[in-house]
Amino acid sequence: MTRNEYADFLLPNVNHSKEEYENIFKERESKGNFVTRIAPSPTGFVHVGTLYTGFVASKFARQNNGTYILRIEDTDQKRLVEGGVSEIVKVLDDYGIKFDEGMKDETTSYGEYGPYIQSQRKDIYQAFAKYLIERDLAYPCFMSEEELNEIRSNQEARKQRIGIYGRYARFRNISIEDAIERINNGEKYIIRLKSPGNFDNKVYVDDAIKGNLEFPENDLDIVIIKHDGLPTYHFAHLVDDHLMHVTHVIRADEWVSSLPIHAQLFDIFEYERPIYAHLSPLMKKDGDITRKLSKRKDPEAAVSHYHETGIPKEALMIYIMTVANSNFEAWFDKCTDGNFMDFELTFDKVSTSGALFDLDKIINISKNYLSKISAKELYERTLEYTNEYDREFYDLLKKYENYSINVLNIERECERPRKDIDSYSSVRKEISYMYDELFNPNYSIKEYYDINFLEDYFENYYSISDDKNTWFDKIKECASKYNYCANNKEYKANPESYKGNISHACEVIRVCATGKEQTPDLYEILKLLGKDRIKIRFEQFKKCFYEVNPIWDTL
RNA sequence: GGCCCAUUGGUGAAAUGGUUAACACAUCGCCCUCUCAAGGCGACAUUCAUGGGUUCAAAUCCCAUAUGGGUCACCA
Repeated sequence: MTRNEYADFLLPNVNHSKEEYENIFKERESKGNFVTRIAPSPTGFVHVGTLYTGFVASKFARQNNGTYILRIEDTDQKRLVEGGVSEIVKVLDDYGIKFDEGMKDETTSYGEYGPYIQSQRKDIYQAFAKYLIERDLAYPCFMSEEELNEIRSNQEARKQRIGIYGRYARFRNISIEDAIERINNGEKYIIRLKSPGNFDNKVYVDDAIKGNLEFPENDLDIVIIKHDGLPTYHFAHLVDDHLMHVTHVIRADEWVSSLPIHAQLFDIFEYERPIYAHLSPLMKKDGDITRKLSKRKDPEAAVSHYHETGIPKEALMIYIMTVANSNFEAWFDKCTDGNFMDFELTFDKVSTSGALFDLDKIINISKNYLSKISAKELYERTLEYTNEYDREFYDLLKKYENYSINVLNIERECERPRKDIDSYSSVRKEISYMYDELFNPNYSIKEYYDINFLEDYFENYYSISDDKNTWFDKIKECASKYNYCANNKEYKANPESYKGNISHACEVIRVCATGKEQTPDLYEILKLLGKDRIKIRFEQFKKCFYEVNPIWDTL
């Protein structure tokens, strides 16, 4: 049997040859100068790390007028989750990451270099594997799981390098006849690379982020085709990235250690190696230890977490930008139009050590972002959020649309807008007292609260048509009658001779009208509440006040 | 254990051999203000993991050590 027949025997039913595939997928005529991709697995969970890498890759593709591909890596059939592809597509799209080629949902795709889902590329991988077998650069391996485990524990015990190499590669030189016999006897096999590497030689890779990296050559006979006929990551990386003419492989740090394997694979096929850029992982401080943000342990590792907590997408993206390039922040401070996407990312500014994922910083970015959008926009987005997570509040927002927008507009369109709202979920907490349906005050009546002052003020002084200065002057005037000192310096000099100062007087009004000691601008609030509602709230306050001070009038 | 990478304050970091180690977040203080949220001002690394070296000069270059991280699957 010739080697070609042998390859056919090991991998039957392969429709095309490697050369045929190479001819089908010619280089792109346009936008081929910078081709990159993201290759997630559809496990039903989108990690912020995926968003991070995906975003960085998309940004570089866009900056270079290149091509960005979404390829789905579903070669591990055990981990697949139904709807996983659509989930990835939806999340990335939500966050503004657009593709030129790739999967659209579970089954459909667009682009000329597909299929873009690995399970449908089986024939292609096998064609490439056959090429290797024909050249005696790959072989069938019949070792059982038990045998593999045994080798590993032996190596561990003897403090040797772990893996299938040298004398551990038991089937490396199996004869064609022997292999055929075993297969005819029903023995299971996988295909291993017959690594031409030597551990004593060096291989060099110039990573766009990490710089010059030096490794021992790979001498591991890695698996290239698994039992189910699908490739391992390494082999798929070679085949897909070559056939899709990917020029830049931007991926997570965890792949750095596989670089000798990848370099070797490209070298064997005499393909030009892509430029690699390895992004350091996002970290998390867990007690005393620092570790990668973990899907299982950290809720904030899921992109969905930010959706659920109402962090604006833009805020997350701005944060991701600051992690990607630390000079982004200074640039963004000066950026007047808020188009953070205009920033030009560079590889040499990407940190080489993993950054702790900083939730405080995200909150800070979020509140700054939310302070700059219009009340109308905040309203729309909060509506969208509450529609999903807080129907009660959603109904109120819907019912009082204009009023709600006005409430959200308090201290907004000005030079120094309010920054109390840090997420869509915090809107309710910050403005709920403006809705009678949610107004449920738990007054704590202080000794300097004067019900007569309040009554007098609302009856005889407050007018909704006053401008702000007049309004404040009137408070001072009325408060003075009840021994609240209108002049702060005087008050500070002699606090014991007054009931309080003007701040205390305002506090009484504020607590009565809102049930809270701290709110935004009182003037605006009273105006939006209107006289009738203020009156009702006053009566409610009065009742409570007399429960605490039954003999107030006689004091 | 092997291989690879990293190490500047609580956090993200700037600095690319040359004055008092930028800036931002967090924290704390003061000021302003009708209270908050802000904003302004200030504090917070006597020193860049440690030890050696090179140099007139080191956070920056070299060596060693320590610590942390990644990886060593028929997972990606």
